[in-house]
Amino acid sequence: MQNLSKNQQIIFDLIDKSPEPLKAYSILFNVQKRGIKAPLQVYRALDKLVEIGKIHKIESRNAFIACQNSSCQISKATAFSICESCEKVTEINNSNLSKYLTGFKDKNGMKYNKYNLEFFGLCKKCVSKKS
Amino acid sequence: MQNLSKNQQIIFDLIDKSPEPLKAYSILFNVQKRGIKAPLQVYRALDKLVEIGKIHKIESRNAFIACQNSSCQISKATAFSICESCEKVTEINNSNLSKYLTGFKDKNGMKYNKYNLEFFGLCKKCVSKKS
DNA sequence: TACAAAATGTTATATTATAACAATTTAACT
DNA sequence: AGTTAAATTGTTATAATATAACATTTTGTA
Ligand SMILES: [Zn+2]
Ligand SMILES: [Zn+2]
Ligand SMILES: [Zn+2]
Ligand SMILES: [Zn+2]
Repeated sequence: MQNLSKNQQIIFDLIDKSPEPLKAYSILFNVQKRGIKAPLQVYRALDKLVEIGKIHKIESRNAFIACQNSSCQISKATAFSICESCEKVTEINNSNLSKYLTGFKDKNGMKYNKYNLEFFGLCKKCVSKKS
Repeated sequence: MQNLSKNQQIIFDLIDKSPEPLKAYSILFNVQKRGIKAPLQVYRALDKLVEIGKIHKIESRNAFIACQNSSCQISKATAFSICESCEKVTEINNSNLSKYLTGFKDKNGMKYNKYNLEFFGLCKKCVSKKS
């Protein structure tokens, strides 16, 4: 478990304390006062943080959240729930699900080493608002 | 089952006959000879085609493929296998998987009405190349 | 200290996607 | 056929997301 570099730490801290997924340019804006001035500095840190599993990219939103699953140090099996109304994103930590998907074999014989799953719906809060 | 408009048909035909996912600007380039000149014309057709389930967006690639599953008219339960070497993408049609995921309930009580799953690995061809 | 790997800094540019507004076509209803 | 609303199209401009290329600095390690 390596330590984070300066830029990586700054950007991880920001994402980790955010209650919602952050987009790259929103991150850039927020860390400019800390000396990170260019998009590439942000993207490089994001790439590394994703690679080591400290954050995940929510592909459908082009946004990043801190890993909420302590055992998920390498991002090879990720699942999220996304509220289509308030955009709240939660990482799903369900061993039944991860076992099922990790063991899944398609009929084409391809063996998978990674997956990403995104569920969409309405969170409890938003469901009750609409009823 | 509505008919497609002119632009929608042109763009669907292109995607449908492509052996690989197509990106929006690659589509634009390819349909310019047919009178579609602006990105927005492409994106609007793509949006509609996704909405009615004729094509799917591969989120991790920002690319689009025709639905390979005749029963998948509304894109609410999609799963794909993606080769990380040759980038071949296949839509997975597995009733066991779709049943499992459609019925999946998280402990937070959120009920999902849609999901997208992307598996990554090496296709048979690419596995044998490397061995 | 010397070396290699990783990280940083910087400018420019590529790629993906939407805003805003006007005009035209299509479909449904008198 | 005439009226109307919805969907689609056309067009220009711009926003948002992401990478290329190159030089320099820092870090870990022999
Ligand atoms: Zn995680
Ligand atoms: Zn919500
Ligand atoms: Zn499909
Ligand atoms: Zn392959």
